[in-house]
Amino acid sequence: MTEHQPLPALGLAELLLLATRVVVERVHDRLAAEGFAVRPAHGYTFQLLATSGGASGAELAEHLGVTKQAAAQLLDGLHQAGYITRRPDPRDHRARLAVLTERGWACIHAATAAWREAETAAAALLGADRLQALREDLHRLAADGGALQPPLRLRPIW
Amino acid sequence: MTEHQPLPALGLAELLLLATRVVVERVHDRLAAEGFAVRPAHGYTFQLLATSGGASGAELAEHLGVTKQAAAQLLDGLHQAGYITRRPDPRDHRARLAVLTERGWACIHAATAAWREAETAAAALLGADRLQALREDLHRLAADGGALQPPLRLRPIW
DNA sequence: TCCTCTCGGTCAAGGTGGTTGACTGAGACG
DNA sequence: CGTCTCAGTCAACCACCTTGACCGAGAGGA
Repeated sequence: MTEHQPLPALGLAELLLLATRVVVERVHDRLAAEGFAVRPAHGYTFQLLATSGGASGAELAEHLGVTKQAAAQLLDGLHQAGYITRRPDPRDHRARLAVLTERGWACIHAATAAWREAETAAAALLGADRLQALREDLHRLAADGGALQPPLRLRPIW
Repeated sequence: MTEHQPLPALGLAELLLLATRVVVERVHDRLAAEGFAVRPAHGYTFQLLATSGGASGAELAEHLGVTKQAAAQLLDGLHQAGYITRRPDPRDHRARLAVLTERGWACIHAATAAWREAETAAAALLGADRLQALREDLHRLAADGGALQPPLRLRPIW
């Protein structure tokens, strides 16, 4: 029989995982309660569409770091849910430009509010200065791992 | 190097996501480099097996919060990779007890080392006191969301 | 001891969300 | 205006999980 040791209870990684889940779940539940059923990839897609004013499937694939097929599937879902429309791309007539609808923007606004609310809750829990320090530390951890480089891909965590 | 950049509106959730990915990826890559190809669910399984001295498929399913079938599949993979053996359970002769092999323990030791190394890196980056504060804050965030209740399930983030 | 019925394990089928590979044809561009 | 790039799509496949149905060893009470 080999040694029988209880492993270190909560490492930094576990704490990060759990805290992340709590915060993200809060936002997700809030949105779901308002009728916006979204997944993480949707958020990254919205972000691209909101800042660029529209994107083709290939651009989204590049942005997310997934295949064109996966991106197309994602856009199909968003289209079906009424968050985007597709129209010819004036820049490249081969492409079909995905553009946010009113409902898409409404979802973004709701998400922004939910986000802000989550931060408010965190500030209430930790205190404003402590939250600021937390943000800085997380930022430095992320930057140290090169996760803040422009592409800012959505990729599975593991 | 530590310039204040106001442009990327990174919310708390994004920062948590990115920082988590960086830390977890570090550990994952380290283990992979040593020949231990593991997934997150494996870690939670190892944790159960190490602290309990062995577990049945049903127990693992309960621990992970997944179906018996998913747990059985997971154990099949671990068995095939040589991390566990299966033997009759003295407590319940219907069950097949999963027990860590030498290689299983080796993986745990490697993971523990990688984990510690990641924490050391974080301490070097942030400073020991700052890291401690970070851990406390994450702990409070997680506890506030009820994520620290005994079951401590592995579940998809969304 | 015996009987019942729980429950551990497993088969089958299905769903989600990704992948690789191959292809088409509009249209970008020299 | 001819060529050849590339956005989009079809098909097949995979990883990982689910629900549903089931079997039968054996746990556990009478």
